[in-house]
Amino acid sequence: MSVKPLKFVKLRHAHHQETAQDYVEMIQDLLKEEGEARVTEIAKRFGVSAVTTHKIILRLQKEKLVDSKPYRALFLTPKGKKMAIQSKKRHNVVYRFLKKLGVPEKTAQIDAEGIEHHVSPKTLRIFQKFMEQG
Amino acid sequence: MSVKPLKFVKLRHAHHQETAQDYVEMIQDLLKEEGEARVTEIAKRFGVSAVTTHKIILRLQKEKLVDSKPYRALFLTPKGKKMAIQSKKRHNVVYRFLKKLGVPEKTAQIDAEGIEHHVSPKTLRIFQKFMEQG
DNA sequence: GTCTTGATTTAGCCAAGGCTAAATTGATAC
DNA sequence: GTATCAATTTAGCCTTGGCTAAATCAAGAC
Ligand SMILES: [Mn+2]
Ligand SMILES: [Mn+2]
Ligand SMILES: [Mn+2]
Ligand SMILES: [Mn+2]
Repeated sequence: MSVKPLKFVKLRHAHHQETAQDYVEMIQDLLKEEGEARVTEIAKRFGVSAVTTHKIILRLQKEKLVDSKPYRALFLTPKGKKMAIQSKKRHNVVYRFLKKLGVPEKTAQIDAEGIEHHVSPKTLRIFQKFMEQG
Repeated sequence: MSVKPLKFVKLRHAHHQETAQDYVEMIQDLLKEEGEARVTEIAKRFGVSAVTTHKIILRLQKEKLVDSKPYRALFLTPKGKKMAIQSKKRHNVVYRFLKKLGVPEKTAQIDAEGIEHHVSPKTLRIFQKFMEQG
C-alpha cells in the first residue's frame, strides 16, 4: 500500500486556521451582543490571558482579518467578516447535526467547537441534508 | 448570558493529545505492517522531516509512551499500546460513521483524521449506535 | 486640569512542532 | 577489517500560542 501523507498535511493546515476562525467568530459575537469587541472580554471568554489574546490579535491584523488602533476596540475587516460568517454557519450546522443525532446539548457544544474545523464542504453538505430530512 | 470558557479549555487539551494519538497509532500500524517502526518511515507517512519526527519521539519517550535505544527501532510501552488501541478504535468508528452517512471514502479519511480527536465518549457511543442501526 | 484605575501593551520567558545543515552511527558491501 | 551509505541525531533557527511582571495609556472621577 502506498504512503498517503495528504490527510496529515490537510490536518496541519486545518490547525493553522482554527485560531483565526474561533477569534473572528468571537469578535462578531461581541460586536453583536455587546456593541464592541475588547481584548479583555475575548480573553475571558476563551479562558486565556489578555496578553495571549493581544498577541493573537496582532497576528490577525497582519493577516488583514482584524482592524483596530492601539488601546481601542476591535473590528473585522471585510475579509474577517466573510470568514466569521462562514465559520459561524459551519459551526452551527455541526452543532445542530450533533444534537439531531441525540448528543446532549453540553456535549454537542464542546465537541462542535473542535469538530467544526475539520469538516470539509462535502461532509458539511451531508450533515445539512441529514438534518433537513432525518 | 454567562461566559463559558470550558469548551475552549477542552479544545486546547484535545490539541495537546492529538500528536501523541496519531504517533502511537502510526507506530502500531508499522509494527504490524512492516515488523518494525523507524523514524524515517514515520516521517514519510506524516509528510514531515525526520528531524521533526525524532523530536516528537523524544517527547513521547519522556511521557513513557514510546521506548527505544539510540539509532534503533521504536516500540510502544504498555501505556503507549493502550493509547494506540483506544485511538485506533475511535478513529475507525468515526471513519465508518462518515462513510455510512454517505461521505466519499477519500473525504471520510481526511475528515476523520481531524474529527477523531474531538469526539467525546458520549458522542462516540452515539456514532456507534447509528452505524449498527441506521 | 489632574488623579486614579482598569485595560492594553511590551518585555521576556516556555513548550510544541515545523525546517535545513551538519555530525554521528549502524549496517551492508567489499 | 574497512569503506561507504543511509538512517539517525544534534545544533540552531522559526512561528504559534501559552504565561507573569511591568510599563503605558484612556477615560471617568473629582
Ligand atoms: Mn466556531
Ligand atoms: Mn472552534
Ligand atoms: Mn487516528
Ligand atoms: Mn488524527
